[in-house]
Amino acid sequence: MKFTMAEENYIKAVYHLQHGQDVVSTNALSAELQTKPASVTDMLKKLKAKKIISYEPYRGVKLSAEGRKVALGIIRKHRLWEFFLVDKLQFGWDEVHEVAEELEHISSNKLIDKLDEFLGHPKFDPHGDPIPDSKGKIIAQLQEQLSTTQLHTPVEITAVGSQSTELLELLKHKGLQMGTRLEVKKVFDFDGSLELRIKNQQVVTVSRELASVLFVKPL
Amino acid sequence: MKFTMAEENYIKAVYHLQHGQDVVSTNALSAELQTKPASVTDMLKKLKAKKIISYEPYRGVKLSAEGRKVALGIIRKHRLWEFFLVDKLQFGWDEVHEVAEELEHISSNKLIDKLDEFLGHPKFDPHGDPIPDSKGKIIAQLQEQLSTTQLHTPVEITAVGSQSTELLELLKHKGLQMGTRLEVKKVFDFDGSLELRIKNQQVVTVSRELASVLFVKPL
DNA sequence: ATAAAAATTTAGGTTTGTCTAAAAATAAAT
DNA sequence: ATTTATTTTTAGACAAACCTAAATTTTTAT
Repeated sequence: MKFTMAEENYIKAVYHLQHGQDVVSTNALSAELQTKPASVTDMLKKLKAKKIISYEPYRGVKLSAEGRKVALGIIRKHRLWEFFLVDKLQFGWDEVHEVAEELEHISSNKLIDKLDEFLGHPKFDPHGDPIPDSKGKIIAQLQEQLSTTQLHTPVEITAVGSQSTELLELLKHKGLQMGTRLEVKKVFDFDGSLELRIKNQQVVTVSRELASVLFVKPL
Repeated sequence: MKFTMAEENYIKAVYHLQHGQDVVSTNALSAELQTKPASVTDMLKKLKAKKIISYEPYRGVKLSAEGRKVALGIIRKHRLWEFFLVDKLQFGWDEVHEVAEELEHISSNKLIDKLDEFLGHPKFDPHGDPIPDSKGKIIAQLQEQLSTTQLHTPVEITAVGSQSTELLELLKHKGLQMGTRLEVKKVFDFDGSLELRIKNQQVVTVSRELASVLFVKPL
């Protein structure tokens, strides 16, 4: 089935707001999408007719299984494009969101699969959010970004946010890899860079960008 | 000034149809855009109000200086994206047009300038059409139509006159593409068809219609 | 030069996605 | 348990971009 840009934005918003919550309210959607509640009601009727959501008047809304699939497809596109913008076009990770909001509506599936391959099948976007695969499978975020871990707490690297050669080169140079044990010694507020102590030995400094694509679990 | 997708498509269509012609007719736009003439008239009024075109009822339409600048901006985006798709994502040159039709409407100028740089400031798209620079400057096409080249003179295909899937399918079938070297062996007066020898090997026959949309440069 | 044909515009509708204002349903508070 | 407040829906409008049918203008052909 095909969807308009407006429909896609509603579907995505329901997905995001549903996180944790059981159902999503009209007002929440209205706030998220910057439209009036009355407009939301109209669209919910349309999406219900398309079986993308389950919705009863006054009772809130949920995505159907189909709706979840659609949402994950849009999120996949959004995050792959964000990765592209940061990794290939040298955008700052704080300036990619708006552009990706537009790019996520480009319809070609072939495009997105080829982009995915070109980028090296990245698993996480520049903000550390997991990128759904082409079947809509998404890694549950029980991992913690290195950039948000407590100081002086031993952790182990469990995932890296992409397979790009540039990232791998940098990791190799810093002596970091899957399973490396380390702890954060200090965070510099100026640029978000971190000082790490690896296995109680070497001390290395990593940038905010690098820290955000390193996922760790406590030991 | 900002433009809707529909407006951008009209502006681009006027630009393309104006090639050679002095003014563009409502019917020509209607055919190009697959809309009814009445719809074209509506949009022309809107674009006139925005000073993008000059237009008098029944007298046809021209782009204003401003309109030309907008058109070249859209064409720049279109062709850069086509280049990206072929050069980076390994699309076939015959399958990029539709996707680029969508991508050309992404609004960020920063995006397009960074993309341009990432691609190495390409001067021609995969079909051989010149890519306008960020100031709207475009290399003039001093190419010759295949149908008017001298017999037995080696030439190279540098551009094709349209991106229709029908044309691209035919070219693929005949073994012709960008950069193919060939020479015209014979012209048949009866139907204007040409016999070509490709790279001193295969001999293929092409119709007058096909020969008129293939552009070549002497070797 | 006038009639026929073709091109273009006008007039009046439709759909999509939005809005405002008013009504109805639900939730909260006394 | 009512009243009050909040949330949500309904009703009626509007702009964008399209449509059909009819009217008008321009072009072509007799």
